[in-house]
Order: sequence, then C-alpha cells, then structure tokens
Amino acid sequence: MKELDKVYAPEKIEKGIYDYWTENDCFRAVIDPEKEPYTIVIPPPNITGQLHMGHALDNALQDAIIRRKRMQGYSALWLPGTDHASIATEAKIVAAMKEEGITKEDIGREAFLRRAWEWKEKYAGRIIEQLKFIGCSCDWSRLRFTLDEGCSRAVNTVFNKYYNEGIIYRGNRIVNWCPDCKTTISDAEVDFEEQESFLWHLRYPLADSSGYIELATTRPETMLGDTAVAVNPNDKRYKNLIGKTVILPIVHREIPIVADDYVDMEFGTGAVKITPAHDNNDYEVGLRHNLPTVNIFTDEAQIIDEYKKYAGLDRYAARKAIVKDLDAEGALIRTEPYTHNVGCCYRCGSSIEPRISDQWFVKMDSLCAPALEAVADGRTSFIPERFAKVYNHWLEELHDWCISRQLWWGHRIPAWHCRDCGHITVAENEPKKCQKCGSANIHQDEDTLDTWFSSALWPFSTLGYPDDTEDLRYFYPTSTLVTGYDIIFFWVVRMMFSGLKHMGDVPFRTVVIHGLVRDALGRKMSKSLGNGIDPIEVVERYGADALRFSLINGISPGNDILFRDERILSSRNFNNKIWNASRFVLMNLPDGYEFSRIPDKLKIEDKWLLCRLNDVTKEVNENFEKMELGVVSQKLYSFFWDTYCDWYIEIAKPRLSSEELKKDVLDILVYALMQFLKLIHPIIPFITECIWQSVSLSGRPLMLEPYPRHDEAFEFRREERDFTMVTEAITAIRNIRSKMKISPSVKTKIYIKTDKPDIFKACVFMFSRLASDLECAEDFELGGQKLITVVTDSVSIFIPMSELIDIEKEIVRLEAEREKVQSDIDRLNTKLSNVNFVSRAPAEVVAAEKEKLEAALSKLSGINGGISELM
RNA sequence: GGGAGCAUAGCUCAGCUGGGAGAGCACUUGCCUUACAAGCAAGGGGUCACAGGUUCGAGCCCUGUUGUUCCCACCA
Repeated sequence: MKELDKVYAPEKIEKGIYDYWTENDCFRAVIDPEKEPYTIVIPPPNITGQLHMGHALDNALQDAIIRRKRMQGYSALWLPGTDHASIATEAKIVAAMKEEGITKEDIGREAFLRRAWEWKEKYAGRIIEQLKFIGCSCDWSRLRFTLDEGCSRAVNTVFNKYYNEGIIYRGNRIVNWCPDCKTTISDAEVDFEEQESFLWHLRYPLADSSGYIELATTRPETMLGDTAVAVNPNDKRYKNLIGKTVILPIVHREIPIVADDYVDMEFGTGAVKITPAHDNNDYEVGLRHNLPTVNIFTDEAQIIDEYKKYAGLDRYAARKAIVKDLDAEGALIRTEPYTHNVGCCYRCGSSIEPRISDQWFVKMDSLCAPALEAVADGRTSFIPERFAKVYNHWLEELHDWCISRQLWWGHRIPAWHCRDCGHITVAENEPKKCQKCGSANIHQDEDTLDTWFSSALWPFSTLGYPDDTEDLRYFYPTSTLVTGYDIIFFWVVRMMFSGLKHMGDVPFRTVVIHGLVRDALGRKMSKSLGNGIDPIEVVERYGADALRFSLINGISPGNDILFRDERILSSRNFNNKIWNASRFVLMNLPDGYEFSRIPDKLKIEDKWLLCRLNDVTKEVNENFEKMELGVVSQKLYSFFWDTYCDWYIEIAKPRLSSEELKKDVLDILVYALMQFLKLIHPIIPFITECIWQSVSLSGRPLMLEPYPRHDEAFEFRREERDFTMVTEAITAIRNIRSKMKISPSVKTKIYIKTDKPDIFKACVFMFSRLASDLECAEDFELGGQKLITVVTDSVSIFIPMSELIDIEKEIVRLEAEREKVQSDIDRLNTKLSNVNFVSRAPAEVVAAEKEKLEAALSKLSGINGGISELM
C-alpha cells in the first residue's frame, strides 16, 4: 500500500498517473460486438496556437462523459485530432514570415507548404500535449488531422460526389472578399462591426438636363462602378423619373433610373446608387434589372488602372479623392456623421469588399431539408433544447456556400482546367488529360477549400470514410458532440447535412452545447483585451483536477461561466479535502488491510451513510444522463464534504480507537471512499486514481472500474430518518451552547426527551464532546432544576445550567421561539383545514404537511415545558 | 427589423415534473478537536426585477412591462 504524501501536491502526481494509464493501455477503444459503442469525436482544435479556456471546458466535459461511459462498460471511443484551420493558420504563417521580411509569393507554393507542415508538427504536437496535461482520455492510436491522407481522400470523394450530382458548381457571383487575406470568405465568416462614418448626400444630374436626383451613400468611392440609380416603384416623388437616365459625375457615364422594391422610401432621399460589382444588395438589384457590372477594385481593394486619376489608391484614399472631386463638380450636397455596421473579416478584421468572381459553391437547398428533419423528428437532439432553434434558423436561411479560397494551406480543389478547351475536369485523383478534349495541357485549380468543408466530414472521415471500415460501421453514428454555442452554425449544421448526405445517418445522437468561459468581469477572453487566463498556468499552479472541477462545478448547460480566482481556489480546497480525508482513512488501516465486503452488522450511522451514498449515486447517474454535470459535481461535493467528512469521519473516530469496533467502521469508511472515488473520477481523474492506487489492492486502474449504480439493498430509509434526528439534536445543542457562550471545554448533563430513546442511547458517544452525562427517555421528572430548553422537529433537549442562566432572558428567548412555532402551526392548520388543499393536493404532499404540523406541535409542547420549568 | 438568454443573499451562480428558497466566496462569533487553518463548529443575511393571470398553492406555468446580454438580418 502506497502512502499518500502529507501535502496534496497535484504537480507531483498527475504526470505519473497519465503515464500509468498509457502504460496500461486504458485509452484504446476496442471493437467488441458484445459491447455497445459510445463515441465522441473531439471538436478538433485549430493548430494556430495553444489550448485556451474554452478548449479546457469543452474537453473537460467530453472527458467526464467518456470516462463514465467507459467505466459503465461501453466500448468508449474518444477520437482526437486537430484542424488545419486554413485561413487562420495561413494568416499566422504569413505574419511570421513578414517578421523575416518575406512573403509567400517570394518563396512559392511548395516552399510555403513545407513551412506550413513544419508549423503543423510543432503546434498540433503542443495541443495534444496540452490535452494530455489536463487529463483527456482520448484514444491516441486513432489521432487524426483534417489534412491527413485519409481526411483528404474523404474531401475529394465528397467533392466529386457533390459535383456529379450538380450540388457543387462553379459560378461567377458576388462573394465576400477580404483584401488583406486576399481570399473569399463565407457569409458565416463575416462579422459585423459598428463603425462611425459619414453619409454623403450626392446629386446626379438627369441626362435630359431637367434637374437632378439626390441620393445618399456611405461609400462614395464606389460611384465609379455605379450602373444605375434605384427608387421604389411606389414612390410618388420619382414616378416620372423611372426610365430616365442620369449622368454619373466624374466618369460621365449615362446610367438608368430603375424601380425596385428593395429601396426604402423612408430612408435618406429614397434614391439609391446601384453598384452591382461591390455591394451584395446592389448585385441582386442588378440581376433583376439586367444591369452591367463594373469592377473598380484590384485584389487589394485599390482602384484599377482604368480610372487613371485614382489608379492604385486604396479604398479609403480613393474615397477622399473622389469626395473632393464630387464636391468640385457640384455633386456633393452635404456630409453628415453616420454610424453603421460594416462587414469585417472574422480573422483579420479588415472590411470586407464584396466583389464578383469565379468561385466554387455548394448548392444548399437539397442538403438543408434532411438536416432540419433529423432534428425535428428527434434523431438528433440538442441539450439544452433551445439551441435547436439556432440550428433551424441557420438552415432555413442558408445561401449557397462559397467553398473556394484563394489560399495555399488547405485541401486543393480536385478540379483541373484545360488550357486548350477551357473544360474543367473534376476527379478524385489527378487525371492525365482533359475529360473533354483529351489535351494533356491541364492544370489543377489554384484554390483550396474552406476549412469547414473538411471539418464537416470529421465524424466519418476520421473513422475511415470513404472506405467501409470496421471502425466506421461500429462507431458511426457517434453518440455525443460537445461544443460551444458559438460554433453551431459554423460546424454543427455542416456536419449534420454532410453526415446525412454521405453516410445516410446523422453524425451524432446528441449535441451538448456549453457556454463561453468569460473573465471575472464577464468579458469574453480575448488576445486583444489581454484578459485570457491560460489553462496551462492554472494546471501548473493548482492541478488539472482543480481546473476541471472549477470548469464543471455548478455550471448549467448552455450558460456562460465566469472564471474567477475563488472558483479555482474552492476547487483546489475540495481536492485537498479529498486528499486529507483519504489520508486519514489510510493511516488507520492496519498493515495488509484489504477491503473485502461491507460488514453484516451495520450500526445506524453506517446505514445512514450508505443510504445517502446510494442516493447520491442515483442522482449522479441521473444527472450525468441529462448532461447536468454541474449538478453531478455539486452533489458529490456536498456528499463528500458534509456527509462523509464532517459527520461520518467525526463519528467514526471513537470507534477507530477501539480495537474491537475498528474493523467494521474501517470497512465502511473504505467502501464509501472507494465508491466516491469511482463516482467522481470522470470529473477529477488524477487525484482519484492516485488515491485509488493506495486504497485498492486490485492492481487495476480506477478508470477501468465499473461505475457505481443505485442499489436497492442500501435503501435504509428508516435509519436515514432516525439518524437525522440525532444529527439535528447535536446541531441544536451546539447552537445553543454557542449562543449561551458556553466554553467548548465545559461539558454538561443533557436530557433528551424523545419517543425513540433507544436510538439516542445507541448514539451517546457522539455527544461526548458536549455532554458529561446524557439521559434519554420518553419523559423526565426534572423538578426544580434551572434548564435551558432547545427543541428540534423531533426531540426536546434540556440542559441544566443553573449558574449560567439569566432566567428572565431565557424566558424571553423561549417565548420568542414559541411565537415562531405558533405561527407555523397556524399556517399549517389553515392549510390543512382548507378543503381544496386536502382534496386536490397529492396525498404525499398532504401527509408531509401533517407531519410538519405534528413536529411543530411537539416543539410547542417542549417549549411550554421548558418555560414552566423556569417559572 | 427578427430571435434567444438572463434578472434569486454583499459578489458569482444553482434551484428537477409547481408543494414555503440553496452553494461557493465574502461577513460575524468561537475553536490548533485523532486527516485537513487550503481546516472545524455555530450564525447573520433574500418583497426570488415589476404588474397582472392560472392554481388549493407560483422563484418555477401564462400575458404584459422594465432593465440587461447575446445571436441573426444589414436600409444605401
């Protein structure tokens, strides 16, 4: 038996424990037809950096879930991996190269990708180490990466399948363009940010010189690309202008005035300049009215060479210059301050420049409906349920998904362009020649795929898809996905329609949504605010168990949590408590002690403990199933600290000093400790495993022990209630002693008037610190003594304290007490004499109220007795 | 403009299918007691945002109001 160090030092035990699990091959999931599978695929962390608090929460939850399932005997697979995170990683590498003074164009695609893979080796490795550091029980033999060979094959297969079905198509359309990342991004990747700017009111002259039309814009520079002015068809002010033309200032191009419902008559002047090439809404208007598109920007959002005067100016410089020229031409009426939302790149923050270009798209209509149905009919459910609304909302609104990115780090699009005939050949593997003209003069599309295209396949690409592997057949569909609400529309939605489309079944049965980890002030942790708390530092200081417990204890599904110091301290203190209580039990064990079974003869306090332990076991299991891990940890916390330590261990001490009584009480202490360690192991795996190795002689790891279940044999309901009378009596005595300022060293005689004296007689030793002598009976002749009286729901307690009592004060105290009890009695009487209550409330509620009344009545008579003794 | 969450002790939050409110931290008092002062014992502290309604009974269900946070949409 290994002894526990006197001081709980998590940093000394955790590494060794993780190695112990690895050496014993505890993490590997084995396909076993006899067992039921339970699968979780990790939301693969990006390789852009290191583990943050959000990951710590996400993975602490997954680990707790999978550890319990493993202990319950499932073939439990937690499949780990990392995400190449195309745009985010590429941006990081480009930034790092900038430090060296080089650009990706300088070194070329191939050399860039070599760098990227080096980056991946370094950062993916670090993330994995950090997952191990916090105790994650992933099956590392199945580790995957979104850009590994298998996942890439899955991507190509899916791309081809979509393409052949016409779901993937190439189109020339308006897309979100980030001029800094120099790539398109999807709608989901655009963040809107409120910015203070101006509204410029302009005046475009009518071509027939009959006047002007006035309009307002936030982007005057785009006027170079205007191809119309639009008004609302119902707008009386402009009715006679529809169909006329205006002369665009500066460029002096003649453009039409069109009527379109999109225009809001109330806003501005009710007339809008239309720039189909640089605005999403204008693009739609342009389509409806067959307007030409005029591009004015380069890739970097600088004015193109055609506009000599402005060529090479970026959008903001061009804006200044053009406003000045508009003013000079008399086209600028006025400028007013204006606050509006601007679409920004979610990665680099630059303003998005909508632009028209050739891109690849996924047509969403046929994919959305099955994904909506799967949640509507319950094949996949959300916890908490309300997040299904977020999910539905997204699927109902989805536009076609632009999947091509002008980046190098990612899955290159499996399409080859023919230089001779222009045909595009889409294939899973590189073709030798053009499918159409047979020319060998072909080259692969330069673009890569949106990073979410591969993540969408994660639940099955990681299990072997497109091959029909054993893993895929056994572990798919996965059981549970655990992720934050901020990622439902990026990822959950896409995995759902992909799984349904390519596997014919949902990717997971349950989606567990958790909140965000915020700082102590409730702010989102972010690099720019510098308010992030590094989970690794927390582990180094307080241990992984303390980190995990503080992330789980008391949280409720879907709600954000504030990470504050007191949280982590309270968790660390709890672990310390477990450590010391275990140490206490261990130091009492005789050499060679081994737990075999619970003693046959149980004392009342033993049954009380076992009954409560059994209750907790039930509650823990129920709440685990509901994914209420915050409740699980709270129940275990209070069982261990209040019930096991503060009551049972204290009560056990006298028995431990008796050679005769020691064996039985030790068995109970050890049994309850072992059950507790098993119950809480999924949440705090290191400390529990460490203690287990000292308590258990089985030689097996705790993490593979069977998880405790509720057991009818421990339903000691009567003893549980009876013993509660004793603990209540003890608390009442301590309370009055404290109130009366009786020194802890003073012991007194105590009388307990109870209708169950035998129970108290069996518990006399528990009063030894308080009582010099304890008498228990159904009634007493106390004639003439000066007594302090205390009553509980079930007993009256009398303490003779002649020299300490101020009789007058004591009578006042008791009378106040009596008043309180009397008002309870009145309330209960009113309730119980209410015919409606008695007839309509459930029988057990009525019975409970009657019991309360009885307790109150007995209290009252106790108080009256006490008062009359003093008179 | 649409949707969602939250509002409970000084602070941060739990609170189940409706049956007289809990935790952690903080606070007060007393304790080095057979592990643990990172501890033990006892205690104080709440008009459950507001107004209606349903019900024998509402922190919980319904309607509305206020405050607050977030998501979506993106009217130039």
